[in-house]
Amino acid sequence: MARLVGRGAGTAPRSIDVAQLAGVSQKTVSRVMNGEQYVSDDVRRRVLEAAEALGYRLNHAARALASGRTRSIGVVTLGTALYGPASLLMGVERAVRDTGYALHVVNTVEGDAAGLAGAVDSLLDQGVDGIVISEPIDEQGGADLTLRVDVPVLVLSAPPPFAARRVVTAGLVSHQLARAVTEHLLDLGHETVHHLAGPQRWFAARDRLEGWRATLAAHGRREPPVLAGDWSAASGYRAGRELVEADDVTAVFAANDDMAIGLIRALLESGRRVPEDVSVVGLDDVPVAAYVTPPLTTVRQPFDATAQDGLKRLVHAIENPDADPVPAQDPPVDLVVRESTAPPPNR
Amino acid sequence: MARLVGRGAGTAPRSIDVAQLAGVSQKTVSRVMNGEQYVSDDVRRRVLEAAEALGYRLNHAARALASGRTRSIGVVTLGTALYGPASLLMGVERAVRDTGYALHVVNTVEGDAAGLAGAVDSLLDQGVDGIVISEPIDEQGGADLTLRVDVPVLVLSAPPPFAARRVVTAGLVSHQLARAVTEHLLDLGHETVHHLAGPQRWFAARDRLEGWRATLAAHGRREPPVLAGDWSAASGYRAGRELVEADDVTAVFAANDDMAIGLIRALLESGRRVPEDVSVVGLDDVPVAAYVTPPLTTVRQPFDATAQDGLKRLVHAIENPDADPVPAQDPPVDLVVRESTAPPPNR
DNA sequence: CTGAAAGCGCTAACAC
DNA sequence: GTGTTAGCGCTTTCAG
Repeated sequence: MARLVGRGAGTAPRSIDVAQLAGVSQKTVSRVMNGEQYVSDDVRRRVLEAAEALGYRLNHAARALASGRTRSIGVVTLGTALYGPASLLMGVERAVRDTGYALHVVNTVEGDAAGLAGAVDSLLDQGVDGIVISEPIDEQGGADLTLRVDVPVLVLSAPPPFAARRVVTAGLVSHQLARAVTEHLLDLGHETVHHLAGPQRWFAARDRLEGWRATLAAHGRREPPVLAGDWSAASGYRAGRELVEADDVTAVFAANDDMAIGLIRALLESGRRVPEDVSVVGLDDVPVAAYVTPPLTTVRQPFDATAQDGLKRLVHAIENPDADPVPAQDPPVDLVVRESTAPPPNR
Repeated sequence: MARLVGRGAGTAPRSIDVAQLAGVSQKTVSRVMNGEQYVSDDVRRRVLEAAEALGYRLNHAARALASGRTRSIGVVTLGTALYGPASLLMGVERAVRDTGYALHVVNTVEGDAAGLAGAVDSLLDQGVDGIVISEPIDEQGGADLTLRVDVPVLVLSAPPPFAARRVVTAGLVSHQLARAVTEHLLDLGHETVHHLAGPQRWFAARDRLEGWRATLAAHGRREPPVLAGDWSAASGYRAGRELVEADDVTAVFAANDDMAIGLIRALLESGRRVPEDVSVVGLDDVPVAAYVTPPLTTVRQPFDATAQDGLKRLVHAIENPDADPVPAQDPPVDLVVRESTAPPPNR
């Protein structure tokens, strides 16, 4: 009639087994496991010992079912090993670990229109308590995501792609990074600065373009034609081949380091010296940037700071549904001057 | 007394709501949702329509609780944006998506001894159905993981760090990559090949070292002293400074591209020409490898193929507990010859 | 092919 | 401080 004490060997121990061994009620075990107060030290100790002895581990599915919360956060991220997105994802993972939440990751594919919607949907399906969107591209068709996203959302390095009830953002700083680069080159004495832009479907690429443009305008400089790249060193190389046709180029701001590296390669191949003839700046500060020839001047992206700040605020929103959103804290810009920039050549 | 038909607006619809609307039993809804057979087409259609109308989504927590399976796979990965680990993680994510499982990611920190054990434990805690270990380092203290890992495990690019019941591996090919590189250099006519090794706590680093060593031995060549690096371009640069002291170096195999790039930088700075005086080969084929100066000869790592093959076999092990393990399929070695290698200089 | 009943292991609300 | 009683929304028997 009554359940026998020992269960099958293949079965995991449950809180009620712990309770039995510790001589308390099952609810008390639950209290101890959740670190609630109002449990005497003695009871707490006994429960912990019993749990240890049995090798008990809490069943998250049961908890989620009973409580309606999964204590997990979902991330939507672009499936690419590009330095920026990959670094940001690492930052998110590091930051999530500190929060005590588990992490669900869903990748999107570049060029897949319904990607973001589908990814968010699958996370909602999994019952995550919050969502991080690290999706640097805006495809069509995100608009109908308005519905049903009733968990807090953190959008990284992009404006919110849809209307949800509780959205926070972090990492909208590309504009400033671009300004720092452009001003560095103008300060060196260059009359103007060319720009090798990233693919314009990426927010970061548009932001950098606008930051560059605004800075030139603010200094009353003419704006040369924009070069178009796709983040790859190969596209930087192609842009460099174009650029050597023009005789008036003395400074180029490439929207990321890889393109800068490809660009420099093309310049060197065609006999231009860097930085004596042309200064080149990248953006990211990838690990090899200091060791290419010439060592690359660039701006560091604050991935970890962005992820940490964003996650702190996301968790706050999850755990305090009615509290005011915490304002973002933009990290300082970190320009790294190396040997790919110099004053313009004398005419 | 009886539960009212409409529930609160904030409450998600349940399968029983769908059943009611479709005029069938709740169990039938469950059958349809799981794609089971023995459901008439008419009933199936009606259920699907009702689900659609209600915006029904299956509750994974409830399913997991009732079935004992979560349909999720956990990944333990080293928290780094290094090209290798990051690319492999992307490959895993892509591959998992095709399987219909959700992905839990847990990062470990380099230097954290209990890292792997803790990470596996937290995944087991979450009730994952299978585990992927993409942990390129072996720290101490992994040995006591033997216990309780009763789900299938896929170990990537490393030998299994512990004894579990059902373990499969994939991506143990560093040895071959190293051989291909070393033979390429010997074929060019170099008398021997120096090696700039990665940190020896990494399996991949040890494998490459051994592959290089075995190849030299097989060709009866003397083995020069090993240079030690840490994967970074900075360490490659330092190794390069050392290397220029020795006069007999004509060929170097760096265990990854970043170190090769740093090494080349040091050689160029001290007046050596690459490849005329010294040939350098990397390993990875990072995206910029073709655009550094000189363009880098390297070996591509088959991350996607490894991840896909591994995951297919992991899922097989999950879903067929008693089946024989499927053998691994090693992808072909892909040597990319560019301009950083040439025959040795005449003496 | 379909349905009824009985839990899965936990938390929530309330008693004591 | 602690225990009792109900479910959470599914899947799993087992009947038809």
